[in-house]
Amino acid sequence: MKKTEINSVEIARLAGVSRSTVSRVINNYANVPPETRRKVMEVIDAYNYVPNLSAQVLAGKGTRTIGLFVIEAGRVSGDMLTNLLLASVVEHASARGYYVLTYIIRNTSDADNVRGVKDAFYQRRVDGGIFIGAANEEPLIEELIGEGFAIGVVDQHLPDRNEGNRIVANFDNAYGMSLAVGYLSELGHRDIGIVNGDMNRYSGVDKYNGFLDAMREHGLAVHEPWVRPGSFHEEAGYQSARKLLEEEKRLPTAMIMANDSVAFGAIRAFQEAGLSVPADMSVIGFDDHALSARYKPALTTVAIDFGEMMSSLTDYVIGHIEGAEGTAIRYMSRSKLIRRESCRPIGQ
Amino acid sequence: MKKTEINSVEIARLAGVSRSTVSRVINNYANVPPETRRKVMEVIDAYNYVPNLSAQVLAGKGTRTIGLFVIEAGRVSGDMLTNLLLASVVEHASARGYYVLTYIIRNTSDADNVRGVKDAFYQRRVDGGIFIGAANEEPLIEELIGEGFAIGVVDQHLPDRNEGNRIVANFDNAYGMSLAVGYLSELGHRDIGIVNGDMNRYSGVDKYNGFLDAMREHGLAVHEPWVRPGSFHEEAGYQSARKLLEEEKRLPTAMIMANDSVAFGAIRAFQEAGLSVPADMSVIGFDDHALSARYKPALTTVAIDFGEMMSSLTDYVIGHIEGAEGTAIRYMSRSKLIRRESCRPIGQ
DNA sequence: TAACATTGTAAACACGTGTTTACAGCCCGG
DNA sequence: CCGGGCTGTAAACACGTGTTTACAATGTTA
Repeated sequence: MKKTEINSVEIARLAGVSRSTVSRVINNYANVPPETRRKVMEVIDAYNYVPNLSAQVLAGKGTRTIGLFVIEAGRVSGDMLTNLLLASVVEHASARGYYVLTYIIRNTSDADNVRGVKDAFYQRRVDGGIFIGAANEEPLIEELIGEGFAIGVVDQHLPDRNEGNRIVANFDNAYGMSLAVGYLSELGHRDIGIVNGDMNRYSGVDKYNGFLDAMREHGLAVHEPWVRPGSFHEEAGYQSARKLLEEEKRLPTAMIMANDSVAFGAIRAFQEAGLSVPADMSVIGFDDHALSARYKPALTTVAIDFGEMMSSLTDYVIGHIEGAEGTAIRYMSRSKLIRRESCRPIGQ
Repeated sequence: MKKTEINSVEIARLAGVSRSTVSRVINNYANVPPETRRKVMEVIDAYNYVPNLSAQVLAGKGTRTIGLFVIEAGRVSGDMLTNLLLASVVEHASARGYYVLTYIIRNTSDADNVRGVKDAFYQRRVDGGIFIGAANEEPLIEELIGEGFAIGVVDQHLPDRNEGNRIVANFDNAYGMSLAVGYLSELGHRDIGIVNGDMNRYSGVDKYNGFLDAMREHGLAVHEPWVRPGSFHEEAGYQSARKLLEEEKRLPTAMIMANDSVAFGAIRAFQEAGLSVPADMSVIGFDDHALSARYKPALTTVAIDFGEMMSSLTDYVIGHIEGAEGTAIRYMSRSKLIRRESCRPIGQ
């Protein structure tokens, strides 16, 4: 076992003071004379002394580390959006001098996985945490919030009980949905369908309600059979579109997809059935996936600044760790519509 | 400050044994009677006791954490390949029960960034580390290897001095290059150019040498003006292609690009100049970027299994941490050619 | 049966830092 | 001139675990 070369005892000896004086210098306490402070700092710099983290933590200080927990059913490497979120958090936390401990959770009912997350908190590896991909009311998260840890979650409801340490980041899906419906309405579409996302995710429910509201606002009728259940990935989009084609004789002229991956899958199903996008079917996605601009047809989508969202969330979590007491925060970022090739006006 | 609810003293009291017996049970030592062991385990399970990590580290045990350091000049979020590598390491380490501490380094000559990395090791946050994107002979890495830490690096030379704790992962770029040149040769191409990557990266040098060797093997002459300097990103590909078009009257019929991003940039430059790919110019990339299959034209590329590479590298680093002494390791993964649309036979 | 090896446990120490307590030296006002 | 507040330092303690040492109880051999 490698021993740390130098400790505060050595520094104190070399500077000719006591160890507690060294501690006070490092932690910027008041009652230490300028001349003494200067001398101690000199020795610290000369020997590249860094306080031992484990000892600091043991003595009651924080770790300056936040945990990033990615809950993924499938392989995380495949999901480019997850990677982007992950990188955004790491980048922003690094800039604020925080480390990020990343952990992948395959299954929130798997004992080992749950244990791994809890250990991160109870062994005092992390001061706070951010969860990506968690369902609403996930017991693990509720427990950690109950324990008082600073927890940031993406895409969840903000419950009535407003604990000060629950930080929620969402997008304004309702507004995005009204942009999408409004645009299709402008193009003359009246028969509009939707493939929903997971209904145990906040954004799934929010987009669904937003769709109903937006249709009402624009005076359009919702045709139940065109509202299809789904999930936030490509294969779900493919299957939902196929079932729609099988079951329904009359089709909508436009469909809004839970996100761009779903749109890719649905478009594939449409094309296999001999339908052209956008000539026979207009399609709008969500999220502005990295592939969307280069897709054929280039996908019209409701864009969202994920980087900004994760930066803000990271900021709030770190802020809470550093003592900013407060009420629960719900961060919302504004969506905007990116017009590309996948939508056509009705009647050419 | 939240106090840990329960410690080994409590466990010992509840089990009616001494604290050292608890320690021996946890660490699976021999000299503890089965009945005592059972009773202690029962209490540990009943109270969900987890040893405090900081105390363990302070007492000389490891952290079961590896550091992942990503050296990036630009924004890391934009680089999908980096995200994939990062996710692969996290995923594989998690599976082995290790945590991953991720840190972004913008600039290896920036004092704060260097300090951040050193702190991770000297403060005993991590047991070992993996570096992505580091140049050859990076002093920071050489220092850490000199200190005896288990260090994995991607895309670097394996120097003559074979420290046991230096673990290097590379791809067989020379073989990949011979696949690319061989394929173009089969298609009838004799005038083949290349846009190189960074020459301070192992893969840059290796691809360049591999190209020269492969051309010689296939009896093809290297035309110096068609060997262009470059770097591993899209903009460099665009600029290199533009300069080639400006400076050279006679053009090659096919070009090999340092990677797929470079290829995207170069193809854009060719198309802007009125050249069609592949009709006027065949192009081969490297890495099978996520976009390559959907690009127009779909890009022919030398594929590489990055996930497998990072898994192996992570394995070796963890193995070394857990005591597997040994010589330096150089891991090599086999490349394979993926034929798509961006290459055409000569004379139709 | 006595000397000795073996086994299992308890107590003490080490790890390095932050904080609390005790105390010495100083200045100032009564 | 003396007592009390103030300032700065030293020593002791707490944090929780792993390891070492000392020792008691038990089993074994001459």
